[in-house]
Amino acid sequence: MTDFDESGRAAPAATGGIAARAMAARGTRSPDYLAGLNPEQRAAVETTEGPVLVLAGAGTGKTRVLTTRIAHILNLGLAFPSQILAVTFTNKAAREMKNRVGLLVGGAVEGMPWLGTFHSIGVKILRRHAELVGLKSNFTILDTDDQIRLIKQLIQAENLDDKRWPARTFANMMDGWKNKGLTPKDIPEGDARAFANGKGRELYAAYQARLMALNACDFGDLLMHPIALFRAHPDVLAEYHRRFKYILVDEYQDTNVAQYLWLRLLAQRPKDVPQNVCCVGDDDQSIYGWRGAEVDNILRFDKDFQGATVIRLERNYRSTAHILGAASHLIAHNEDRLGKTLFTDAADPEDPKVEVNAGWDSEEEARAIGEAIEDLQRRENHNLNDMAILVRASFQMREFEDRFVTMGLNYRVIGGPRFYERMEVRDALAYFRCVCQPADDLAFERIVNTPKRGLGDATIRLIHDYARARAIPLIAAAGEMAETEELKPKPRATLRRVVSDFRRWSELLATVKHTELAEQILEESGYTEMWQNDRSAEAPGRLENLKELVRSMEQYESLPTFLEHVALVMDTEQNAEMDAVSIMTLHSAKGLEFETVFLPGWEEGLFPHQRSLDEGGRSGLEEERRLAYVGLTRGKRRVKIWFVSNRRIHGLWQSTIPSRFLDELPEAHVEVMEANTSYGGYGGYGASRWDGASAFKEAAYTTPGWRRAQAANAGFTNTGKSGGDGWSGGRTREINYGEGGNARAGRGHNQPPRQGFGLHSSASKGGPREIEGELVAKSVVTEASRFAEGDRVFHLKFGNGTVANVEGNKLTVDFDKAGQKRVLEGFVEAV
DNA sequence: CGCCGATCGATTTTT
DNA sequence: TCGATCGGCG
Repeated sequence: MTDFDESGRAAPAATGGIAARAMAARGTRSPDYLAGLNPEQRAAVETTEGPVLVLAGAGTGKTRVLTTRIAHILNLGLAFPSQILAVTFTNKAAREMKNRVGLLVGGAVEGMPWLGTFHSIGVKILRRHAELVGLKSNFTILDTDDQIRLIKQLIQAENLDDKRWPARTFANMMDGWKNKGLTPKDIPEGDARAFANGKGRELYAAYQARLMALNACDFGDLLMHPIALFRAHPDVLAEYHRRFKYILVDEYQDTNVAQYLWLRLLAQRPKDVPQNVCCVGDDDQSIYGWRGAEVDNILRFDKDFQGATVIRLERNYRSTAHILGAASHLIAHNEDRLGKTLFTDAADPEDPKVEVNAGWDSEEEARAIGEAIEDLQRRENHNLNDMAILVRASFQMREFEDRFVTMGLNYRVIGGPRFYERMEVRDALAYFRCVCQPADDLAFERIVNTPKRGLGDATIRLIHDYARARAIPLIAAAGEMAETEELKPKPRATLRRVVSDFRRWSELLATVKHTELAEQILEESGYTEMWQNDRSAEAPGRLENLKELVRSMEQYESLPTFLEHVALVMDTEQNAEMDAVSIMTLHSAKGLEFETVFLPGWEEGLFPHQRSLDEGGRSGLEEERRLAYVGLTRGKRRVKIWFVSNRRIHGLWQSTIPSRFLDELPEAHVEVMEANTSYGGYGGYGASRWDGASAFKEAAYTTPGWRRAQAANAGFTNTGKSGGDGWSGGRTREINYGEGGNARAGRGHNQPPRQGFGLHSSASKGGPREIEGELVAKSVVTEASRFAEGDRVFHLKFGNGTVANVEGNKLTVDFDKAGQKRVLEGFVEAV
């Protein structure tokens, strides 16, 4: 039924045959691309057969493993490029993978048609079998705008108050259901009831029916339909089973239930066929729970795939020992994790510790960070491109932007409103969609009256009714009505004009070059003119974007190809030419790395965000902590954390207290900085403000971390300008318990390194807790563990247990209550 | 149809 | 506080 491109060719056998010959031809020497891999990476690449889960910590060479694995499979002749299914979440990741595989195997990736995002692969499958789920192969893909407008119509059709039951809310709900793989009949009663007095289920069903009538899909359907298809048509599924000899999944921790179901259908073969599925991910970097990602997918991999090989990549090639130590220690506070500890061999005594800075308010924070950036730039000759500011919430960005504008510092905001989401671009695209797909009602609705042509609600309603009654597309209905008496002369004439325009453009599709046609459409429709006449400040930018849109079409062969691309990609590449500091959210920083990373806003309520705490409870907090972990591990060499004591939230100034995450950083790797603001540090204005900052002082005293700081300070200098609040002293202060008795702290509470194991050991009253950076232990200790199999140990979280296995400084312990866990030696003590 | 004032709400975001 | 969005009015 489906004509796969090389259905006629015999696939290479998984073993022997071509593979054997390839191996033989190469002799016993391993190929170059394996040369630079460490043993774990190499195992991940070479274990081609059977299910494999690669737990790849931040900066451990995950992408490298994935791409090398593909290259390896190809090189051994185990499969044709078209027999490898490689799925990513973002287009960017897909692009990068394609490029890197290309570099490894030398351009032959053209033939990797099944490397892409879940959604793009979903579309591809769906286009081949559209009829089987009730669609036509040329179905359109709705964007969020279209979706909302459609839902709004449905809500109104149900005579519901669309104010009380906003379309957006329902769109989000449906999105949630689709993320879970739920069809209208599957949604739980409670959920169905939650919207519009129990009409949720009907609305969802009505929406799906409407999409079918429109021959359209939303993003969720790109996963839902293939799942339904595979379930209802085992023969089709079997074809894909035969086709995909190897399956690879990137960022597995981010998969939602629907993606998981989709994947499981494809990956779980009949008994006799090997399940060559390799999932790569990091449970510690799962930060998309709120949009349906199920960490559980990664946690139960070996249950879904019997006999799975689990490989941990823990050797980090990105960050300094201090950064890794801080990150590892922080993330160890999470309970829901498989447990991994990053380490590096590259510990340089010159490496700066992770800095923690305090500021008065967000304005000062922005100013100080701006200065720090200039310092690095001027004194150390750093590129702005190597620095990034990672914020929790986008409102934090404005302060930095304002400041950098006045300073004249180049910056780049990553992740803002995207190109294809801009109004003018969407309008233009709607025109193109109408030309290519005359049945695209939503596109037609969007632009019938843009620019204003005097076709108001009334006229549109009439067209709608007419189209509905005869079950024809809007544009066809408009065409017919333009010839009847139903409309008043004026709108009738306009409508006739519009319809004939579209007809004409459609005819030109075959003959005129698509970029020229696009220009012509924008010109003749009056759309360009509309913006030329617009006096607002944005108008020139919008015209520029329209030009850019046409320009970006160049590289596609036709208008329809371009539209398909746009529907799935929704993004254009950033120009990385100028040297600029990046400002982005922690979420969008995942996967990136920078020499220097600034992490502002570490305050309770903002980070961890209050809403995560309220809505997500413990797991919400853990996700926030993973976010902190992601933030820290973006830094290669320098990480500078900030918190302030006053922040404006919803327009009101609120005093804030330092984030609990600060208390979860190991002191051995952290340096608490003096208030190094433009007010000249301590003294004068700066100090007096601290003095007045009762909120800060109180806050500071309430969290253990700052009590620690204070304690350290008390034994240090006691200049006591402001009553020894711990911040009035001179220079930078290092808080450095537990590391080689750095006596500056001057109190008798130091412990020798690696003996003062953290968290539990000396949390005695009054004295500061001892926290030892586990990374130090990890990277320095090579001697045998102080524990042996059978030893009884105590762990602060898991309680008492018996050591089952010792592996370096990692122990596998059978806890009496908590079951078997892998823990770091540093976290248990002998009983 | 278009403009203006009231009202609401305010993490994170991909496809 | 600020901004987007909606309903009412001219």
